[in-house]
Amino acid sequence: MLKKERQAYIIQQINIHNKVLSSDLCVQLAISEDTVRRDLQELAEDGKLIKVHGGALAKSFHFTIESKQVYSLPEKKIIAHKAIDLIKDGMLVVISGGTTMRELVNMLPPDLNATFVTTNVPIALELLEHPNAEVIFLGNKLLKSAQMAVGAEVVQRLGQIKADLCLLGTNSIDLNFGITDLEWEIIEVKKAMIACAQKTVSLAISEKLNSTQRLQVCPLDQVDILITELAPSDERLIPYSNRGLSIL
Amino acid sequence: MLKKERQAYIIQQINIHNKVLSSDLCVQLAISEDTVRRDLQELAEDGKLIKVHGGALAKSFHFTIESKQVYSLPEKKIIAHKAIDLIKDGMLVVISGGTTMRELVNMLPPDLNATFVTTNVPIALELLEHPNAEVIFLGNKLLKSAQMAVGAEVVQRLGQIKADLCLLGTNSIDLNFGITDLEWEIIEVKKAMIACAQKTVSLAISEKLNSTQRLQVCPLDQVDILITELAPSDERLIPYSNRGLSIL
DNA sequence: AAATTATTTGCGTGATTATGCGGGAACGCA
DNA sequence: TGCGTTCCCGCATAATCACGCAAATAATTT
Repeated sequence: MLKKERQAYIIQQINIHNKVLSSDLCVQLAISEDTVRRDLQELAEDGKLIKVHGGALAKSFHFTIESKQVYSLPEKKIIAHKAIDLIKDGMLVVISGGTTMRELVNMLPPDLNATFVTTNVPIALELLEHPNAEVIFLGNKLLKSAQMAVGAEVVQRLGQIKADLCLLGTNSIDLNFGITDLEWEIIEVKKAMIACAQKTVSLAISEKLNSTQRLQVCPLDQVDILITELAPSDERLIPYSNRGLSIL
Repeated sequence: MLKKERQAYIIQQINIHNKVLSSDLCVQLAISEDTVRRDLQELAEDGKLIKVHGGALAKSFHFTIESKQVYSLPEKKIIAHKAIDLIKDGMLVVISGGTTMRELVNMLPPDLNATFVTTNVPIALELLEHPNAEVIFLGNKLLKSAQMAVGAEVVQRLGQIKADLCLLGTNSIDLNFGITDLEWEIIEVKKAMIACAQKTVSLAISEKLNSTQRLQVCPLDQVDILITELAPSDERLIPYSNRGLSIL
């Protein structure tokens, strides 16, 4: 059998099944694993498929979110960078949603070995791109507006978790009212996320400081760490520092 | 034997077998390999065939399958269109993953008022775009390769559901082995999905008919409806029809 | 018809390619 | 952590290819 024939067969199998195992191919084609691997490598270089450990995947199979224009992206990158330092190998991290979080997940070091719990669909999808992260999605009814799972089921299951860290994308934070948000169902979930984690980190661009919304997620004293794009010494952060929050 | 005769013979062989080996030709024609190679080269320059290491392939050999964004998209659109007719207002539909499913979700009529249960992240995200669909994501540990939730938790919760319809993206379907797939964890979930639904629908492009993989999801008699891009009367579907499946 | 020229063919040699194998590194899973 | 699998690297082997050359054949000219 000619090389091109083999490769055509591989492409066909990929298109039908979305994935192939090297071990299967070398049996089906009656050739050594090395040759299979060389074929897969070649096809991967041509962009016909994606090579992975043990076989290959169809290129179109994975669905990734196109990174649209994100508001205040540079600031969010800074915040994400600071937050990543808090995540250590072996940690169990509860993580909410939002574009800042997406940026954070995107920037996670590939060798990080942590477990992430989320109820947010886009975040889960982004986490799936990470080579080592274990991803646990607490699912239930999905709330369209926030693209996340909400409801008693989620709250209850969060209650069964003991997390090291809760990373909270924050819409509004204020000295008096703490963290606030807009929808009751989201509040419920965020409360539960905070409750189950040892440390709560609020990620917010400085614009959101000293703003409030209708419903309270938690008072300020339940937040351990506040991360903004500002320098920790920035005067706008001093009141928060005085209230006992660590500023990064 | 004249040069033209030889080359005519080579073309003929190409047309019959879609390929020729240099080594075969030089025996059949009783000439040296160099001459064969020169002939092939000449024919290749004339665009009559494609020369490769060790022989030549027919021009029609379309290993130039440009990696389209989604493989066989037109076929999948046809399948999706047929499947949509099965979904009625008020139904509870369990839905698996795959590009065909994504296409289906994308094409759902906006006024449809149904509830969808899935464990697949991209499908969930796509469903969230729908204005009226209620989306329930059964979450747990996420499997990176399939971008879906798997595990006992998911299986158990599927067991608590009574669905009207199970739409199953199918990688391999065969008369003897039924529906098969590659990964144990996926099998588990798909089994549970089938078990909880009144009717099971298998969606598969015709290429996937009569192909098998390592692990069985379910025997053929557990499938109620088979949807391909082919006309229901197509002869390739007759064996399945004879086994009691409804063909759409 | 003979001579000349052009084309084709086969062969030798060395380069290139394809493939399989062994051993050690890296990976993934429990 | 350890174990089995997969991967990667270099090497050996064999098949295939490319090039030049000379003999053979065909075509053209004289």
